[in-house]
Amino acid sequence: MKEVLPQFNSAVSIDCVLFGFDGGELKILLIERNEEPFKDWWALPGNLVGEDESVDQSASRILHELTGLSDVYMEQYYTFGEVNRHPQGRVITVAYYAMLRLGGDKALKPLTTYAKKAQWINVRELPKLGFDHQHIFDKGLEKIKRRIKHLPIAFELLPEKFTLTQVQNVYELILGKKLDKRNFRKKILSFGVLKELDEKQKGVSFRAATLYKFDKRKYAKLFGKEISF
Amino acid sequence: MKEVLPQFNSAVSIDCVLFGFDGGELKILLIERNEEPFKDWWALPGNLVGEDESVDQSASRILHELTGLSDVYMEQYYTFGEVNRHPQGRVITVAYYAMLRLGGDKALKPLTTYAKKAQWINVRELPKLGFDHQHIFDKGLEKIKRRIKHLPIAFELLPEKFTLTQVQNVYELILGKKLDKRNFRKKILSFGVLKELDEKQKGVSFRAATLYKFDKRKYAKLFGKEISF
DNA sequence: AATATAGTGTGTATTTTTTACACTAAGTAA
DNA sequence: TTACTTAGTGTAAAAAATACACACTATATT
Repeated sequence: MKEVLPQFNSAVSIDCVLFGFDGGELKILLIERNEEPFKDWWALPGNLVGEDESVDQSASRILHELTGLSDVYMEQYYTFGEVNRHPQGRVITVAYYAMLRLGGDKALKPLTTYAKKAQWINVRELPKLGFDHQHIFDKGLEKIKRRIKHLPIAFELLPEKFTLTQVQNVYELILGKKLDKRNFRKKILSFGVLKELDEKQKGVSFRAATLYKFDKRKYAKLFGKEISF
Repeated sequence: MKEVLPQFNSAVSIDCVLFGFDGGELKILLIERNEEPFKDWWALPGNLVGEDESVDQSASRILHELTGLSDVYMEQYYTFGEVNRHPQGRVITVAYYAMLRLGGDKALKPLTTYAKKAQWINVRELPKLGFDHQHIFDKGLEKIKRRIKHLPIAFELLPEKFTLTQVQNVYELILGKKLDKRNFRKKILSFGVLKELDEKQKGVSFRAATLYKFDKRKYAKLFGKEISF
């Protein structure tokens, strides 16, 4: 192999923008680095791609190591390959985003050694990030702004049962603008992929909203047909 | 550098889907390989990323080596990182597409040594391709189907002066379906980025169509606003 | 000179989608 | 009981998308 592929080899890494929705805020998971370069800086979770794993597998592994979660929908969105983007050598990085259900049970388990800690941070209040991670994040946010108009990724951020107001909230946070309540409901229900439950929100000190769930079956039937917000 | 980035390194390559429009057909540039693996097979043009070039630069270089063209709009669209996609070792490849003006003056100059020849081939009649290049092509075509609805990439395929019928032709070939002539013209003119010339098509044995050109200035003013077909 | 041919160029009516907009209902807390 | 807070609903107007057919014009042919 080395004889036939003699040229320069590069390290290849994965960086992940992990989105979560919590208490009305859109957040991403950041780690505080424990190693040089950018020791003590905040950065996107990431790692080098291993010899025996595909880049997709590598992304899943990183997510799993960090959160204990598997089977999360991740999408690759861009590869950053500037020569000097890593101060210690040539590292080309493939960026993924994922949408995670936060809340309660799924505690984070930052097992990686390069991280002192991992923390969910509001995307509107991000600290200064190491490497070119601000840029990688910006592109990731742009990507999901487009994606959310065609794919039901918003529901991945929400608990299994959710209210329409919560859905609208997610859309507003990602798109960065207010939407009209009546028009939003009309539209999102018109796709026929939400199932109204006989259940109401609990523990609120005002009128409880009806809960809905995402109907994967109905969505599967739509497949190919594009949803459009 | 090697001490701090000790892990497995991979070869990183670029593969390009170069689209061209010619005689009413949508084509891509393929090369016939001169080297193992897949010697004598058709494949997408591509090469390894060099130590001192970014992935974008590498893509431009490959395009330049193959066609002699510079300053062509290229967009990265996906990175293919399966472990065994290259029979001789681990090669992660970053795919780009480009839209090229064919016709006349710009002869191809296949300078690369790995190619016996390079040829424009109708996308509906592609030969069997080496590696996972069929898959890479499929994704590329999908990408431009989406892109053509929002970005004026269709004009990149056409000569400087073109008729509306030619534009419609490009759209129909890329989208893979017939469009209504009157509605198409209404819509494409409504963006205000085409400039009608005082000139007609020549050398046709029927009524000559009016020529138009793409108005970059007007398009620049639209920037941010999304065009939508 | 007349005619056949082949693509150009144009308008309107209908349907669908998008937008704008404000009040009543229901539940909780004081 | 009242005040508060969010849930939930409809309609009219505007804009965009669709469906659809024929006369025009330049050339080539006889």
